[in-house]
Amino acid sequence: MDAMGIDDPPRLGLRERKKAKTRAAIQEQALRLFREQGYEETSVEVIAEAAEVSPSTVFRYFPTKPDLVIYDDLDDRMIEAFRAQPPDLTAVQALRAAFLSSFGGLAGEELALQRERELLMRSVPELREAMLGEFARTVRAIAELVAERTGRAADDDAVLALAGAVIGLSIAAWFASDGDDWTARFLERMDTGMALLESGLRL
Amino acid sequence: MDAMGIDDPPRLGLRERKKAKTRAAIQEQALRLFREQGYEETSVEVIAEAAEVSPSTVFRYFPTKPDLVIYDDLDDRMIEAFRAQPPDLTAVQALRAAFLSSFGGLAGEELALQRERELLMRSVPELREAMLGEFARTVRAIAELVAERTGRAADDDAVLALAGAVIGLSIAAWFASDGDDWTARFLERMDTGMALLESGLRL
DNA sequence: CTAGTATCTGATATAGGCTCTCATTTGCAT
DNA sequence: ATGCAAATGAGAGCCTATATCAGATACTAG
Repeated sequence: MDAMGIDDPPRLGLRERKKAKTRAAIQEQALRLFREQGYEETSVEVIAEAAEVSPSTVFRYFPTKPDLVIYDDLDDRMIEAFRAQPPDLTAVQALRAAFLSSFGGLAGEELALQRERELLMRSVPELREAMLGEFARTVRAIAELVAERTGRAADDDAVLALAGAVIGLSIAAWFASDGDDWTARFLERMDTGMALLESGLRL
Repeated sequence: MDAMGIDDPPRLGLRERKKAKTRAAIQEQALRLFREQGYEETSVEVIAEAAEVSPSTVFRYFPTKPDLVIYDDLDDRMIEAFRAQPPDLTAVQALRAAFLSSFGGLAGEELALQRERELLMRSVPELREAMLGEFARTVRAIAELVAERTGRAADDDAVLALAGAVIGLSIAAWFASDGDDWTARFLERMDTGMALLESGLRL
């Protein structure tokens, strides 16, 4: 099932796997129902029924309804990719590379899922706001990464400015891009945007 | 009840004034109760009671509970200030000036109200997300203003990057600043951040 | 001044999100 | 196998939010 890390706890029992499975099942059914009959039109009760659990259980795994769509591990992957960048790159360059490698390396299956989530998050106001909340949390994460790399403090003005600007870039690119080639346009906008951040936005 | 305003706008009927009064009363009571006993701890029903209206009426004026705190006209003032900037400034310089003049020119009474709202929006997750939704909407507004000033398209990559970066800056500064001199720190961070946007973020 | 009209208001009913508690079941270790 | 800890299901209950409908209130025309 899973390769054991060196000090990977042997305590990864059946229980944990069952939890992961239940969690995945709930989210999968939720996304399917959202796609088929809309987000607001789908009650948590119906989702629970489809996933063959009780409503209580749904809320135990996903504290709020938006979480059914929002939950994501892309951030973790990007953090990993960022740390893996060679140290001679500037912070912005490392961010660009990390961004491209983590977003570009999406398999077909996974990409379709992302697109589905993206569509929901853009069209349903409630989800849009929840996602922005995630973004805000990400600012801190990026600031810490950049601080770590540059040796500056995490609340340094320039570090914060960079982290904020990158997040803002993604917000703008997220809502501006459109149509079938959304992913491509989004990546493109992010990349050119980050380049502009480094060279200076002189308009 | 109230003396006839001799130079009151003639076409502003009694009905309209009553509406504005009710609206103000509701919001005022809401903010007071939120301050005294917390946001989540205050139900809309209690607010309605304090403002001497029915719960239905509260929701008629403020469609959602967060709206009781979020409503704001600072954006409009900033747009006005931006348009008033001399055309020889760069877009970023004009933004900096507009920002300073609209935020710096807050009266004592108004400033206190803003601080109260700011505190709520930072501490209550629900309000934080609602505010971020406002921010996202603002991206488009800024992009259009910058486009208008520079003669570029509103969906131009650089224009979007600038608008997004500025919003991201404000998100970062909003959550990073802290303590008593919050307003001052916030303004300071925004100003240095925008300067960095123009000169380039080379870390 | 009166009657008619539009709008605002309040009461009620309802749905659905979300929290909490408690009893039961299930996985896990000795 | 047995005791412990965790996960689950069932249900009650609160609150936000919406829709409807009847009654009250301000505007307007005659």
